[in-house]
Amino acid sequence: MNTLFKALSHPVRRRIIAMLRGGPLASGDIAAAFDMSWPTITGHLNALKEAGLVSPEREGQTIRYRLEISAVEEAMAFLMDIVGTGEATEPLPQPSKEPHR
Amino acid sequence: MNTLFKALSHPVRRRIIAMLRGGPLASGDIAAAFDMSWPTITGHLNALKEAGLVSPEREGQTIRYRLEISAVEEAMAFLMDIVGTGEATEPLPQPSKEPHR
DNA sequence: ATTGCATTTAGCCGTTTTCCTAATTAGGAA
DNA sequence: TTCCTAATTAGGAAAACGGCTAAATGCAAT
Repeated sequence: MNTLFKALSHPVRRRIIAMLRGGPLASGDIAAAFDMSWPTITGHLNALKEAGLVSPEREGQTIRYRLEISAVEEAMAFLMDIVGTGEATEPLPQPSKEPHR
Repeated sequence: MNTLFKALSHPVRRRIIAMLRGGPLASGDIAAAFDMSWPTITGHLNALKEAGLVSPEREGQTIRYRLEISAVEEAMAFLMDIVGTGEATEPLPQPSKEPHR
């Protein structure tokens, strides 16, 4: 949870996540979309991987990164829990976790 | 958006948010719930205020902080957009890319 | 005005983040 | 093997973060 929200707290990493919604992308393709050095992007990809938000897949000489929706859902569950009890003055109800497909 | 996710990225700040679900609390009551100095908690409250997640209300000599649900919803909207379970609030790249294998 | 309480601000310090360039690993082709 | 491309790792500088103590501020009552 800690690394998850930390990973989401950087604009470049959020933009990478948005890029990956359409499917896995190679590290180089991601780096090319930004005005920063490739090693810097590698660092951001490592942060996302650490958070479980992406997973790398080697494919010959390229490495493609895939978005892991379940990690996004995990962050969303935390926020939904807060919103769901936002007006209540009682102890929070149990987080009714949505079973993901 | 930037400060929002950054505010959510610290465990103490998330715990403060959780505390405020039951209603506004005084700065001192919040500080008393943690094993850290009061000024440190003030710093976290400032980060949350900067992110729009809480708003302070002076009441005599005490200052109570209220959770701002709308900011939580804003963060949730971003995540929902990614998982595809919600309507997009901004034009984001469509998942039209064919995965190559 | 002075005291007392609640809270924030100021200043300091060690750690972490975020970027860079240079060097290195890994795989495929000649 | 050697060469080229893809990507990461290593090392370092500047800035931001997170904690502390001490000092200042705001408000209410004496």
